[in-house]
Amino acid sequence: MSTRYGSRPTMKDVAATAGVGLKTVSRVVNGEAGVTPDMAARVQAAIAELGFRRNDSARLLRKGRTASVGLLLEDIADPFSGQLSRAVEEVARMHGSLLFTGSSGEDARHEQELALAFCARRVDGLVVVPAGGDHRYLLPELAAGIAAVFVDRPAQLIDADAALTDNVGGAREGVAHLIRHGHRRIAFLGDLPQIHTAAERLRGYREAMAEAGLPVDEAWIAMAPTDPASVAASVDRVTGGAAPVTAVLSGNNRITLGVLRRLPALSPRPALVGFDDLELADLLTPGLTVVAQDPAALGRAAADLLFRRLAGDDAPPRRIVLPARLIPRGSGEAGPDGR
Amino acid sequence: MSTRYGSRPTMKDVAATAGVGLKTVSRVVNGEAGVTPDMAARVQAAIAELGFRRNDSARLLRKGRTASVGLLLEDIADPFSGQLSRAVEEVARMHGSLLFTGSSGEDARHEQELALAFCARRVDGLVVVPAGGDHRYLLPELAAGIAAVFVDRPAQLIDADAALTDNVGGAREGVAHLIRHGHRRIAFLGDLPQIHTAAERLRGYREAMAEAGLPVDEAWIAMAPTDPASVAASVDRVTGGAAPVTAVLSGNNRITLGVLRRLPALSPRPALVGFDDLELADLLTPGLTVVAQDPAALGRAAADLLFRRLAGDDAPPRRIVLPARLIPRGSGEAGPDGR
DNA sequence: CTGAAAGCGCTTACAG
DNA sequence: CTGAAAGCGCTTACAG
Repeated sequence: MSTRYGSRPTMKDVAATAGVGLKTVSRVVNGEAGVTPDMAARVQAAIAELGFRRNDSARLLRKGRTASVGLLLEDIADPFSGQLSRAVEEVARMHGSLLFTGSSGEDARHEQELALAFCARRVDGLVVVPAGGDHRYLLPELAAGIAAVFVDRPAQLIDADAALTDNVGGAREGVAHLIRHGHRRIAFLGDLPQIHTAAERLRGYREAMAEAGLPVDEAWIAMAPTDPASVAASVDRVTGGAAPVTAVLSGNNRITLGVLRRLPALSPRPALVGFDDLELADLLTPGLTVVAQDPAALGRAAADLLFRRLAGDDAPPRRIVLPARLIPRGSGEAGPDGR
Repeated sequence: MSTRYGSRPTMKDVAATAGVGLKTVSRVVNGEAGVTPDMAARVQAAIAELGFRRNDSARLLRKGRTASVGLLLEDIADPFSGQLSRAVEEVARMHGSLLFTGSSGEDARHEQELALAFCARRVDGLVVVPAGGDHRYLLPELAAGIAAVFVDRPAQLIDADAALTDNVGGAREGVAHLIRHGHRRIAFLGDLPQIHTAAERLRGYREAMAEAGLPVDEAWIAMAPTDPASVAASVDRVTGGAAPVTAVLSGNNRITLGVLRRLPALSPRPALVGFDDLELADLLTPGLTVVAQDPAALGRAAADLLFRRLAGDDAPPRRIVLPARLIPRGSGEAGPDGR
């Protein structure tokens, strides 16, 4: 039988069964022209009889490309990553590539291990949401021809393609929105400052305050881990003390969740604008006002650029910046008196 | 230089540079014993000079395994899939495997294309959230030694490993909960009936009603697509008409979203229990009562079983069933009078 | 139209 | 301890 457990028929087996040469089998399997109908039929019969399926790994080794792309995320379980992944996957599929995925867990060493493991498999390219602060480890791989596009955050210490959201502009718009609704004392709760997006959004916050001529009390700024307990502590700090804020810009979706869970304990309730949209944001009471990114558009832009590189585009590294969009839903339209 | 664009040094190059045999390079690269320190140093120097990185694709072709697993999801952008993926990824990492991922989009042909593409790459195993209704196409692959574990839904027409949630029990519990709170006319809004989980949850609904001696009006049951418009129409149908329901069990997270968006238009507002938990469920007003699955536990169970198979476990196909858990938060505790 | 030989980059099996 | 030869399953380049 052709079904010996753990072993598979090869083209050689098919050739022997059909009584033809190896190259003829290859021609039939790959649909190349120049095989007589009779020969082709004999090969097809042998393929069916043996249950042959071409080994694409062997094929691609010989061809010198792998028709695969490595996608390195912070955490595939995060909705942001999920939407981005799906978009990358669609583009990869259109180009006949499969996708390796992995989560760095915001750990630089882990990112490097995964990225180099993908490179060792000789992926054609990488799409990377970087966690680390030094990407020089990729230089030999890039020099050897592996394309890489960074997404959501730029690469550090190397010059590379990137698809980013306008984080500064988005944060500015969120803060300006709160100022327009009468707020003067506004907090920014961000992720750790070494995270590029967190630093950029803080910058947008400062710019918007400065533009409106408003002073910033450094006690209104908390750059901290995003676990619920840490966020709750930050919320308590900025809404307590001598100059309590009347409004909060939260720096990403996880921080927004922490703030939302802490809000019921507060009176008065500060106005809130969250960076990143959330699935149920419109169903909360009040609805959650957000500065929304478009993770799918980010993924598409990054993947499109990657495949353009793989097709031979060798222009200097490009930086694609997508806009963030303010979506008012209620929580960001309350005035400083709490209504 | 070693950085000619698009070409990489091989072990042969390293051997030539170091002035040693190919096998000695292989020994050093793989940390095998029996190389003199002097030889090892010369090889290391050549590796560093050339920027050599072993080609794992070539290595694995020779070794007869690929140290990779294919994960086939319905949609990686769905939070359920994301959590499941992360769990599978962690288990794969512990076993030194990389992960190919792909989304079938609930399309049987697409599922088959992706699964067979993974098999053509000779993945060691597959974890599959099946979309199709006939998995016999995988029989030759299974016979050839590719392991497969189905997750969330069982395989159809073949006998295979599976890790499932107790959908019947979960739905029964959700309906029994509503009955305990005084409801007699209860709707079930499910996904298309050919989807295994949808059919199972409907069965649980019927069992719970029968157990309580309550008649079921077939007009209370809607098995339909999960887009918002379709769900809104179903909601209107079961809450209107001659015998309007006072409570709803929604069959999955997407349907729950549709119901939640339609509820504000209804008076009185029916009680609601949703199958699948949602990120912000506790922050809604009222809180959303759910029958929660544990997608990470499903992924872990499936991946653990897969790697046990890859380690040689050839016991008959196993079916792992994980419990669903009722989490009361308010929406499912309102009585039939709407309070 | 057909196929034998060489090679993709490694590891295995085997001599020295 | 060291390495030349054969082979993993294909494709490429080249004769017939």
